[in-house]
Amino acid sequence: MSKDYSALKENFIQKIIDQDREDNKYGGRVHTRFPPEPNGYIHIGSAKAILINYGLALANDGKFNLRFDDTDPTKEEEEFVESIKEDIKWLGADWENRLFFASDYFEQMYQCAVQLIKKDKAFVCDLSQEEIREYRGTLTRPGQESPYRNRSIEENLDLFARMRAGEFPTGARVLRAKIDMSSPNMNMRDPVIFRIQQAPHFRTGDKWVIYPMYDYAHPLSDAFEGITHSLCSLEFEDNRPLYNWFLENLDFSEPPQQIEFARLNISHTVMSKRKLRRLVEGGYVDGWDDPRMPTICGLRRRGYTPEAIWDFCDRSGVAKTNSLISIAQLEHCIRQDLNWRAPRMMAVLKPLKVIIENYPEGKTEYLETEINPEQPELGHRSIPFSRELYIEQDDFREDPPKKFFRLAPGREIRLKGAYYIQCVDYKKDPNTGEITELRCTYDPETRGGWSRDGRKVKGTAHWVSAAQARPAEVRIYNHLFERENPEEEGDFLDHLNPNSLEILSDCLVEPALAESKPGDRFQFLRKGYFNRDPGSEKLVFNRIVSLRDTWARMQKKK
RNA sequence: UGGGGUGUGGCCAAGUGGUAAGGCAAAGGACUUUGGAUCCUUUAUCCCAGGUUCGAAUCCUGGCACCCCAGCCA
Repeated sequence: MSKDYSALKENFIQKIIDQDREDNKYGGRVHTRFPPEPNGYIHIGSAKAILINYGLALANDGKFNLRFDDTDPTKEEEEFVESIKEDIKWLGADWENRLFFASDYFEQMYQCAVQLIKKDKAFVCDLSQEEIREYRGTLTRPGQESPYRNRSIEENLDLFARMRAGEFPTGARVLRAKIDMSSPNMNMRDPVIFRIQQAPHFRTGDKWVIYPMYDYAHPLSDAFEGITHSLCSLEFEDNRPLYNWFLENLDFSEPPQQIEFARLNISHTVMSKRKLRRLVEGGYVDGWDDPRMPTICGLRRRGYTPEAIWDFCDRSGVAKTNSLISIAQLEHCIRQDLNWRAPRMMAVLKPLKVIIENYPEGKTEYLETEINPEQPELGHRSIPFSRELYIEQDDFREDPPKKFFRLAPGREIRLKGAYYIQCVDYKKDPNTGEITELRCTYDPETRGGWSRDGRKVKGTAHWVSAAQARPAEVRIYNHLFERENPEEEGDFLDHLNPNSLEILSDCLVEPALAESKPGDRFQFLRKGYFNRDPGSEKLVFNRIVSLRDTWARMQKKK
């Protein structure tokens, strides 16, 4: 099943596009872009932005660009452009041959700034950073005009050229737009366009010592690329008048339009790069690709599929309301995807030895069981059965509560794909009270798990044959934060879930799993979906997500 | 106390004057060689208060709540 990336749920941006096409705006063209800053790893929130931009382009016969917004040389690195490209490719968005960098436009941006100066729309300001802040005023008080605001055009041109030539140190002067210091919109109070930064850029080297600001670089980059619909998140709403101001004053004929939508927030995790960085640098997780991280590389290592991520992003909708989507929604998407695609396997996470007393010693037989009941055409696999087995500790109770359908003294259950077994005795550690071994009998008439006399059995357990089972490590991942919204109160780190990772090192898995490859995904019967950890030599499986567990839920309620 | 946004069930989200889609979660039931999957069933008058209208979540007026903005970050 391949995902149709162009089948986006209806949303308000598509409606704007519909209207634009009806009006023949942009000649009916639709051209979007994803503009990451290469200063970190992208996360599932970015994936949603990618889905919307790419999906809207596909759905409207349009084009989609990838453009790195690399206008701050002090924060950006080549390493990040590679990882971001890799993640976007993995997600399945295709920018074809349209990979761009804002830094490719530095010269054009410079020339546009010269135009603004010539139109008396920009000036070089010598105020210090602190002074600029003071002159800017406050939210409720208008700002004051810079004393340098009325320099002559000639002087501005000269100074700006010398800024570019490197005559002044970092921070000495800036180029500012000449707009309105009393605007109620802070962004319009003569914003900075270019600043001096005597620092090498990872792509342009030391060619430039002045760098454009986002507010200036973004609309121009969009315009240069012929972007029609420039989508961004809500916090840029106040920047839109400025976005438009630059395009108007530079006389672009078909200016792109900025449209804002709410960014994605998911419960029990954090999404800002700053916070993710703190998690990594503080050692709270094992790197950017820790399977608990909401980064794309983290989700990939965890075992998430691109299809499930797309599905989730699409279901969460495109709107303007700030929202916090339940992580259960994400988990639902991956369960649904993996239910039909993941082969079934048996793995005993917390083994309890079972001896089948009436089964011949030294005998091994091979039984058949389905690879995936959702896809019967895949056929069967064979699994070894013998006198000595392991089942899950949880599947036996010395003193079973009501509605417990599993093994208990005297009870009979089915071993999946094998036989009915009945517990006739058990051994217990006298000191700890721990059950150490079960003695059972099997009914040879129930081979395959069917009884001839039609007697029913309530429970079916997964199991593994002792001699052929392979040892493995299983890592159980849980929500990274205990709180639904970790940023709601105090420091988000205070709400970390101490049990977000539980390592089970004595697991026993069916032998076929030894042949699995890193990254392979399986359903471990009755336990959940797991993927072979790509970063480990040994047999290590990450739990992607548990199965829905109504028994556990019933227990919890009590 | 300035400006920009947003308010529909526990969480998302359609709806744009004609009598509240859908998904997730939750609950009940059926079925089941995964207590999985599947299948039924159940759950809101739309932030509040007025007003217009035969009729309003949708229009008007006035409130209230929450989010964003004072980087030479994006």
